[in-house]
Amino acid sequence: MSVASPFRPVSRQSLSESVYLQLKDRIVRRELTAGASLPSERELSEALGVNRGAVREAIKRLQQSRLIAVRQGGNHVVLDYLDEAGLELLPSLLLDKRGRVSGAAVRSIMAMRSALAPDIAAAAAEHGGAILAAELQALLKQMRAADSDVGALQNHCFEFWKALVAASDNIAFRLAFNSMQRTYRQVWGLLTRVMEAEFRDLAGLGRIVRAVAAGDAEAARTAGRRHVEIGRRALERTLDTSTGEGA
Amino acid sequence: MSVASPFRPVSRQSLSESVYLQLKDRIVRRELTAGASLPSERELSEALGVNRGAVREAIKRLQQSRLIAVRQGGNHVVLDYLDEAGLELLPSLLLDKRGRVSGAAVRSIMAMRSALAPDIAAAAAEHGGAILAAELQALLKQMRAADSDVGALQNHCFEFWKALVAASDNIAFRLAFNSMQRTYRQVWGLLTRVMEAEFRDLAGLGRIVRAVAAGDAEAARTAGRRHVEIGRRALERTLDTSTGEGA
DNA sequence: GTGGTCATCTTATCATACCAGTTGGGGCGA
DNA sequence: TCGCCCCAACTGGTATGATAAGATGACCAC
Repeated sequence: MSVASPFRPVSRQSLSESVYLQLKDRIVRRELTAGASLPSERELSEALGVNRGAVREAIKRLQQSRLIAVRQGGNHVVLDYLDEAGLELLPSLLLDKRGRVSGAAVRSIMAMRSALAPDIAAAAAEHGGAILAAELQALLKQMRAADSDVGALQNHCFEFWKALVAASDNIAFRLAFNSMQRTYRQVWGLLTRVMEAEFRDLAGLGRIVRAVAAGDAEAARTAGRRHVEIGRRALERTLDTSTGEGA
Repeated sequence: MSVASPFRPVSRQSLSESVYLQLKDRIVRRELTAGASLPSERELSEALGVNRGAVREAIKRLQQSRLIAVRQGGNHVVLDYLDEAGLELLPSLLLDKRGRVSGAAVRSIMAMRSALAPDIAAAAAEHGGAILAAELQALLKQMRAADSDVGALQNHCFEFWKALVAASDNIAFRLAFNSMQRTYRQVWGLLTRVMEAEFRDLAGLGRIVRAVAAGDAEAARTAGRRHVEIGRRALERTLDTSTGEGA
């Protein structure tokens, strides 16, 4: 999944998509401050040179993201995304307007990963059983074979955790994992280098597999924590030495 | 905030809102299976008796929630929300079609809370300082005064954690907290009774305050874990004795 | 089997109405 | 002068028409 390819799918974004992205960025960058009113739909459609329907579709998506509040008869008002928005907004906060990675956002998501991973591993060990252990074992075998290709290891590592999350029998973990994964994807290439040490920690993944096979939740928790701390520390070191990095 | 009142605001939901909710429910309940095609927009607008614009706005919101994939010229196809949707979907999974609480969803969200709360407390202790400690101390004082009213304690308890999360200096924690909070709100009244023991654990909150004041992250982590485990265990006991509960 | 053409689906966009709720200011009465 | 009410001018919400353009599968020539 998501193998690097010389071809990239051409992306045509619809008008409402463009409008949505533009407004979302202006809200996230605080150019439109919380409490302020948006221009009316008619003004927006004229200013942006698009149909009012396109504006309305974008507005509906902003409302869905809890970036604005809608009241019939009055203007749409901008909300404070720190108080209202959900985890889905995280990908939008990772890169600033010049495409540079936000160190604070990276630290945040890595902290969340460190908080969840041990419990995910523990839950998987509790519910996964022999079937999960076999699946993980097979993945680990593939990783040992792909030892030279860090990008492949990274993909396999992701699949490993995806399997753990799916087996954790926890819908919240699973949905949060999806949200976080979409954040990673934006800087997937950067992480390949920075977190290489974690992707090569097959011994740590092996400990998780053995804990799952044994149904030992505590051992899985410890092994999971040790494993993700490798990448976290590596990333902290990188952030400490370079204040910012181009994507 | 969110005080019980004999009056509830009349909810007039727009057509597109109705369409969105109806389609979302059918997808979440697996009546529309992953991979299946949605009827065309014109068919939907005719079948539901609304204009195409309303259907289109609903479709855009489903796309935003990653419940469907949109391609011009082809039918919209339903995605597997377990693989695609984000944490924002959690509130939709808490109640089944008859309004009963899903035990699995409750256990899931409580597990996630238990995973995040210790690290939130630790991060807050690291970054909060004396200002946060004073704020928490004031909240705690209010709670001691409101000792007889469990509902008030519940609200204060929420404010307590909201302050911790805001001070944690972690955008991911904050956004995830918002998402989870919207899930709780649906069963806020039920939780008042079930988690009463946690809301009355002022000693535990006091330990967190002292750890924050001392800047002791590890103490805050331990105190946070102990505190939320109270509610979690209480909820587990309730779920174990009663298989389901009406809302 | 490979590639091209075409009819016919679909969504995407546009334009223009009109309905419904909010707001604010001006006029009226006390 | 003060307070109230009403109306005009906003706002978003709904409805319906048309045109453009992508997706798809049947079909055919090579």
